[in-house]
Amino acid sequence: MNDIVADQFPAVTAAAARRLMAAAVDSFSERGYHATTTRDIATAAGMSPAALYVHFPSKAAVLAAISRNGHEQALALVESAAAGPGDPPARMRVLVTEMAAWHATRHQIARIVQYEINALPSADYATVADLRLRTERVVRALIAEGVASGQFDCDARTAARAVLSLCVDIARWYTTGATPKPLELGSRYAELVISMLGGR
Amino acid sequence: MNDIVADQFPAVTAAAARRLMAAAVDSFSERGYHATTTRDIATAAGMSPAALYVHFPSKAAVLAAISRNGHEQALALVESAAAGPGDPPARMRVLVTEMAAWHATRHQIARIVQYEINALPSADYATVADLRLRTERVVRALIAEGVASGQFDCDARTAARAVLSLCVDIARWYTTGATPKPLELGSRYAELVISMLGGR
DNA sequence: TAGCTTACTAAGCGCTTGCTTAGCCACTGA
DNA sequence: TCAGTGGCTAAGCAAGCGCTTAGTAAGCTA
Repeated sequence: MNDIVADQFPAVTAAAARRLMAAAVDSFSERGYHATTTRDIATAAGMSPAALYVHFPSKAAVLAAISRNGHEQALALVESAAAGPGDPPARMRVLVTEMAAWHATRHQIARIVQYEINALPSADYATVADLRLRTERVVRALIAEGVASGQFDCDARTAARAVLSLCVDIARWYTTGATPKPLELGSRYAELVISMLGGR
Repeated sequence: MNDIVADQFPAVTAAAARRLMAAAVDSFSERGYHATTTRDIATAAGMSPAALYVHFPSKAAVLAAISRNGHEQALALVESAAAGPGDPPARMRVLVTEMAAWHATRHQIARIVQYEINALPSADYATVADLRLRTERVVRALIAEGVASGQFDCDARTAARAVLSLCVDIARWYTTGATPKPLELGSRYAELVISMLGGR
């Protein structure tokens, strides 16, 4: 867990802050933000309740740090796949494989990213909403490109929603140790998506 | 809102109990179960905080009533579509159209059904987990039937997950008044699913 | 070695939570 | 006519909440 969090939050260098974030990820993803108390987080990180406030100004700031980082990673992943080499179907294969695998491997963080947006303070909400919009646009543009080249046959708007739904919803049901493993799941979903889009 | 709840909960005859459930659906779906207070629910139903306890033994019982009912409806819908007339692709079209449309029309209830399972008392959780399992099995069996008849070409387990993900995830992003309208969205998704499953 | 900073804890404040209690009032049936 | 019943409210309790305060102890700087 701490390993995942360590490479999820490279910017957070203080070991104590990282332990707090790891504990918050565990609890937010399992019980939800509102059902998690600041005492839960601090205790799980091996500290007294007040220690959280040395590193974060509020409980909501911990959520915002987790959510923002997760959204940035997902967007980066989608952008790099869409800008990669190959024709639209090849790039879509990479995009879905990686996006699906990310939501499986990081299902705890992904759950927070997808299901706790409404708990964000409004400034953080705005930041995150922008990242989400950009993510959707990248997917829609790649599908539109495939439609233009005659390799896909579908409505780009609806199909983009469907592709993202498939990937995102993995966070809801995937559990550590589930089969298939994230990458295998990703490539199976990629095949489903390619035929869904009417691709060759 | 009250109309939807009235035909969602036909068994709940008392008008006051129905108003309470309607208020709970609004608040649970918008803010989440844990962020909703019993005072929120009672006040929105135009009553004093204590009135809730005349009709329900606890806040969790209100959630359980909403969740159980929603799960039963979704299962009934899926079962009747799968047992309907026509070959597997025809029945799958009906299933996806109706399941998607239900998650759009009833997106508030669907959100509670899909995202508040962990807040249920364990007895209700068990009931609901069984309904969910049965729902997935029906979809998987229909896909397997289509694979056997040579009309689908995919792995039934993975594909069943994908089909349900598409429908379920609608609850996360759909809002009242969104386009396309529920039935139109449903039939577009049905087409996507048919080609996803490798169907003719 | 004095003075300052950083990371932490023990204690607890003010408030909100789910839920209970005691009682009121309109209605019902005998 | 009047006891009984069902649906409701005003008031409030105990527990738990996010967060603050005051202080300690260890480490750095000069």
